[in-house]
Amino acid sequence: MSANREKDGPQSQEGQAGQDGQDGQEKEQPRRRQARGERRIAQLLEAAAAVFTTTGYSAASTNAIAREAGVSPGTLYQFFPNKEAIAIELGGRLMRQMRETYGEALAPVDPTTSLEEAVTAAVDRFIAFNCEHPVFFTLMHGPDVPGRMAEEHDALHATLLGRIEALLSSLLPDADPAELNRTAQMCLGLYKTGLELVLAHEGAEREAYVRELKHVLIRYLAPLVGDRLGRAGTPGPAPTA
Amino acid sequence: MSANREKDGPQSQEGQAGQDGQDGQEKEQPRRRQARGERRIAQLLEAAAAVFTTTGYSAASTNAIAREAGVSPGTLYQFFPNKEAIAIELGGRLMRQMRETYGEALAPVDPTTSLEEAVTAAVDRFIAFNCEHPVFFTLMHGPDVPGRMAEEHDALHATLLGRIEALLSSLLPDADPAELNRTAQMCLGLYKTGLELVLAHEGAEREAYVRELKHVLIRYLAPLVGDRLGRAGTPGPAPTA
DNA sequence: TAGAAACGCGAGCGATCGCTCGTGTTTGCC
DNA sequence: GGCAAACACGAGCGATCGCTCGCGTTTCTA
Repeated sequence: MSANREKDGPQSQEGQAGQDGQDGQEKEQPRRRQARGERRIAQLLEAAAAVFTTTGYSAASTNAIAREAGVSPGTLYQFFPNKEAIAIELGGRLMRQMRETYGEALAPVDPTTSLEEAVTAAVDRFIAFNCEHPVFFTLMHGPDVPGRMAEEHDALHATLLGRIEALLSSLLPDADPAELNRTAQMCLGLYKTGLELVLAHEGAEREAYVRELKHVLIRYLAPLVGDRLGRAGTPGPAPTA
Repeated sequence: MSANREKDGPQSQEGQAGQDGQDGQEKEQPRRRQARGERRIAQLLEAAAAVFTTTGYSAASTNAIAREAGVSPGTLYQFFPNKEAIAIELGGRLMRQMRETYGEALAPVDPTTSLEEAVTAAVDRFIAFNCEHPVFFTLMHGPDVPGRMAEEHDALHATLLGRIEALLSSLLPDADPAELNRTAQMCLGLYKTGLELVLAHEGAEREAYVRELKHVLIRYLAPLVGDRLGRAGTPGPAPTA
């Protein structure tokens, strides 16, 4: 019978493929996509987003994604070399979209803005984006994302860290760099926690958690900024609109 | 997806305690363990803790756990009906140990203790426990834990939430219950984030993050407690260097 | 209109994983 | 010593999953 197990296999194509000839120069595959193909890709990415959001990355099966998109597994692999590539492409598109739409969220360190204004602006933008694209949280903060995705996450993490550090150092020019880094790490972590709670609720409750998150960040940073930008003791009447 | 097993094995007496006699000893188990067996169980749980910590729950294979313990897969299943039971038992033992050792961490709401003292005591205890048992974080906050484990997590979450709410309401008797719940949720989330950062570092850096976490909690709660327990405006000597 | 290429299908391959089973060894008790 | 139960082993079953392959269909191009 064909029930011959324990076939150790001579290492065969277990090399996980990855990308053919990815090392060094990127060998582009001149695949001419038709309009129908582009439509399928968008359709598949949308389906993947849904499946990833509900089940997470590693628990999501490619067959499930294909089924969600209403196509066969073979069709899926017509457009993506493997499962990881789907997440990469999806994450990449979201990253690009985020940069285009909210790229300047943390950039301007206008010295005339108060701490509350800065926090409110940054939090509102990022929260809005993540509420609109819940997959983003799954792909970025998910624990089971593949190696290539983790790189993308680390890159985003480093970028945000750098921006927060820059913003903080402009408020605290004489701070210890190590302390600054810790504070920035803490801010990112606090934001992540708040985002998790925000995504877990809806409507008025969600907005309440957004306010709470802002309070956390402002109260955490206010004593550091101190009287430099002043008036951060009690955020007073609802800072959000 | 999972637990699709329809072939109920012969010894499917897997009532496995829990249900009713939760705190009593486990009856229903006609299996007389010898001293050797108890040793094996401890050995297997230790191996499982190591594997879970490094690879997470769902990515950990039972064969890997058995290998780590130096036994065969068959031996592992001599003591545990399935993979989930290993995590359950491990989590249960850790929970019990935590309750025994640090059970009173959040319990006393001594009106003479200040906010800083309460936060410091609670954080120090829980951080210490989690640093000593890193698996606990993986099992509790891991995203891929099985259903039964999630229940245990939810139970712990609810317990901690209740204690925090009680503690807060003793400081804010006239607070809105919904607001109180949100604040407690936020505190737990902040703690979780801080714990994540603490576990990711070592030595002096780790201690610095512990301090930072305390600052976050104290500064977040101080304005709420206000002048009730007083002197929470600026948490003592310069928080930063 | 003919040929090529992109698109589409779905059965199924190869590998892994949770778990079992038949068999042999050790331990506790009489 | 004798016997039953607990312990130990490891090949392998059954199921799933990522992915492939052969072949049929649609679309583009000349």
